[in-house]
Amino acid sequence: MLEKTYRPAEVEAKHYGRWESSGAFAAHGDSPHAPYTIMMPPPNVTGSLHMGHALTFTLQDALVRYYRMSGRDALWQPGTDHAGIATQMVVERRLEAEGLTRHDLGRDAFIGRVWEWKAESGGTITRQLRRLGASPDWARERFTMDEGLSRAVRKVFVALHKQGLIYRAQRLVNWDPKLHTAISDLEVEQREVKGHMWHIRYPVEGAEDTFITVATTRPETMLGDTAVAVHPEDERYTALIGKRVRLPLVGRLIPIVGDEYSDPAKGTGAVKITPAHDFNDFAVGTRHGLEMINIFDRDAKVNDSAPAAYRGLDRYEARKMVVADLQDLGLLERIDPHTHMVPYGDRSGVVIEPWLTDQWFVDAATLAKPAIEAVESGRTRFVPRHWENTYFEWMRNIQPWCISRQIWWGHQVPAWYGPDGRAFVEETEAEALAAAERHYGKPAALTRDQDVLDTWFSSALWPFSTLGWPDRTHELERYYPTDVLVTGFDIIFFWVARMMMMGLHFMGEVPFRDVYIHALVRDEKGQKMSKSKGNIIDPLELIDRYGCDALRFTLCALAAQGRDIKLAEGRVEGYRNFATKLWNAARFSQMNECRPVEGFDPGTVTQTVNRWIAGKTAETADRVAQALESYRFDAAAGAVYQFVWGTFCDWYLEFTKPILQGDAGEAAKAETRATTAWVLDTILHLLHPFMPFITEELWAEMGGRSDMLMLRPWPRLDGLHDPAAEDEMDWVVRLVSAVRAVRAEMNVPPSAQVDLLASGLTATRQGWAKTHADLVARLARLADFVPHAGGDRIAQAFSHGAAQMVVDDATFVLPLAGVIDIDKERSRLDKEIAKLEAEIAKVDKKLANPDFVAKARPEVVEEQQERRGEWLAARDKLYEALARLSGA
RNA sequence: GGGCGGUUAGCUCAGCCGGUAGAGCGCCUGCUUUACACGCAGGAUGUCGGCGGUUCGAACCCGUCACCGCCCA
Repeated sequence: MLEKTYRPAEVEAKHYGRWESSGAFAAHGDSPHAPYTIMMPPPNVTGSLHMGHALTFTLQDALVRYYRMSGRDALWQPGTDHAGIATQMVVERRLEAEGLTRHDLGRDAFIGRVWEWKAESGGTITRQLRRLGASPDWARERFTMDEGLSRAVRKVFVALHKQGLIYRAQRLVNWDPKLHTAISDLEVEQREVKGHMWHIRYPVEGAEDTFITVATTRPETMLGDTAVAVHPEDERYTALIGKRVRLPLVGRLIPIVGDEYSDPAKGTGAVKITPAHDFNDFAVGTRHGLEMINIFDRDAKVNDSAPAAYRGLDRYEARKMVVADLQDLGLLERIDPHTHMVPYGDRSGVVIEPWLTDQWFVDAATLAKPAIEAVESGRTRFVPRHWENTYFEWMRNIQPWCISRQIWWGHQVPAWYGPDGRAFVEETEAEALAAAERHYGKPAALTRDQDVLDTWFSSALWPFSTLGWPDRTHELERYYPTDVLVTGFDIIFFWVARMMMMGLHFMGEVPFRDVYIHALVRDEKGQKMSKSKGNIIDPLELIDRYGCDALRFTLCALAAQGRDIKLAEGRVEGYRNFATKLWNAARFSQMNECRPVEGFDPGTVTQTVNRWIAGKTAETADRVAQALESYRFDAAAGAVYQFVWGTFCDWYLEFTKPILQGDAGEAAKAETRATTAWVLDTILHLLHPFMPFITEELWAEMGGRSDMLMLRPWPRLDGLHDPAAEDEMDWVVRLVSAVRAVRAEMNVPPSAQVDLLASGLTATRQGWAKTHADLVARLARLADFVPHAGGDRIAQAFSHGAAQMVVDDATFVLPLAGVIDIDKERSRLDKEIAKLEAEIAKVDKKLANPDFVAKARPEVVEEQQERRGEWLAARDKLYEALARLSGA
């Protein structure tokens, strides 16, 4: 016998261990079945499970479990990425505790320490994924720094370089002066900051007392100014174009250029140009052939290109001093408060400095073209569709992708430099040496490029590098392209776009057919969860408190397309209750000896209730499958929830109690037991993708079975729909509900056993009433249900007071001698009549409209007429009831 | 400034092809009903953001405005 409540903690570990050790998660490359493949977005190896992970992996797991049960050869490819900067920072922090820096260790020893750290602590996130019930093929787990994946990286780098799609160039990059590395645009966070706009007067050369005033938010960069720009059509300045100004504090003569970048409406209409420290100025500088003077070192301190007085100062000290000096010279016109956007490094939190360095770039614009076309043509489909706009927007305006990073942890750039600085890009040092010898005509000593590649460079290859590329493996043939990528919208640029580019370029085919973009999980007030706000909800804590299944079901139930998820703990509690409900339904079935019957065929049952529930079960199975296949997780969860609680527990189990616990024949009992067990089994299947643990546990408990539910086939139930059984049972439901409602409204105590008298039922319904008399009596708490009461019996009932109700075309009488409040009953009937009258009036108005009758579809008109007829009949019956009441 | 999404019950949200506005939670009333109080039964609650248009008919389609959120400059 099952315990009274479900205890998740005991069950979860048991089943997970069993699944994993038995190989139930494995894909079968030699299977005759069509594959179904999902590439798990590799979480950072430094990561730990947060609510966003819980959502994305729950959805992926639900899909994978569903398709696995549907007979597909499911491959959910797991792994982690090496998270270059984040991981390096973690290990450096540990070194700091020992009083060491990475430079004390040297590169090789440091990398050794990172691997050590990975071996010790890198498994956190994958352990936590197991707690979530995730079912990827762990045996195939990969890491972006694996030898195989590293080989893919080298191969791709070299190939793209030879194709001219990777090149080295000196350009402005986002420099992180704390981490001492370039970072990509995507790792820069624009924050609104309250700053100032300084207006500075630059004296025009050769014109006494003539100044041009420039406005800037970064006065310290004037030390690197190489021009002043004005709009070519700005009449205030046209005469000055071509003249020069003497740069204050520095003394350099710099030109005044005409360039449309300068906005006459903004500030003074004249802007200082510092090409080496501003992206816009860089473009102006390129257009006008201006000198680019880099005035900062890698710490963003002023370097030797600036006047001696400022050297060694950091950006902010330099700013203070420059402003003070300008003030002393009387060149500071004014300072306005000004709010503007300032770039911050999302890892380091410091202000990013646009800085001129040599870096490796990918020609993203070229690679983007086929990737754009693939989505335009529908070879890859975004769900929900509107996310393709975000993708297109980014891809059509894509900038060269800076892929080199000045850190140690990552894939070292496979480039070696000769004595003259020429780069030899090859997959191995030996090949580079050979290439150098060919080039120089003699062996040459080479030094390897110190930089490593952006982590996203290797994750861009994930869909094929994990399958063995560059080897043409069987896995690659079989599982690429994958079926769907499931991820959040925040990663469309970082990852989706880049996998599309690399997949198309190297595999010649899109990496995935569908991209399902899910929402962000927010707190119940709709706030983004963040450490600083302290509103983080820890998924593991919820699992401890409510069970993994409750959390998973909640996330699925809330995962409506195109909406963020506002997670309130109450929802998780509610679905925990749902798990308990299921548990108790199983317990009840067990108590009533409803054991699964081998070879049971739901198509052969004869009892109406059983035919009815079989049809409803089939309908639910279908709805859940369809919803999952169209990524409607909320609809799938809703359908099964509604069926389990609202149909199976609330009605079917109640309907069958008189059969199981009464004196119905043995045949009916046996059939009902078998049907109950079958429905419950089916429910376990349907619920398994969402609630893997409780369903697996009940699967074992209910039948004493040793096979695993997770590997069972998904129920495909055709031909079970029985409209006649549905009509009949729906009528019973309406009747029971009507009696209950009247009882409650008339304050008939639940303990009061009263009779229910029917008269004037059509032959069919009289048959139904007879069949289900016991059941109606039980559910409506009646002493007796009389389907065919004689006129004298009814008259007698009225003489002592009775309540009446109309169900469809018949009136039912509830004799309530001594309990009934006639006035209350009268007003209750009046209210019902009024409700119907209102509906009838609405329909009448429609039908009286000649346009409606002429133009609406005939079946709609007919429907309205039918509806009107039914309401009219019911209303008349209520009038009669009212008349009887007054006559009594 | 450009783009996307949203606005439906107290809260969180469904609502398909335009044809009777729904669910869960919360709230109120009653209930030790032999699976379940993590429960059962019943009940109340709507200017579908505003305005205009298309249509026989609009929560749904079109236009417009307002407000909220996000992304990009």
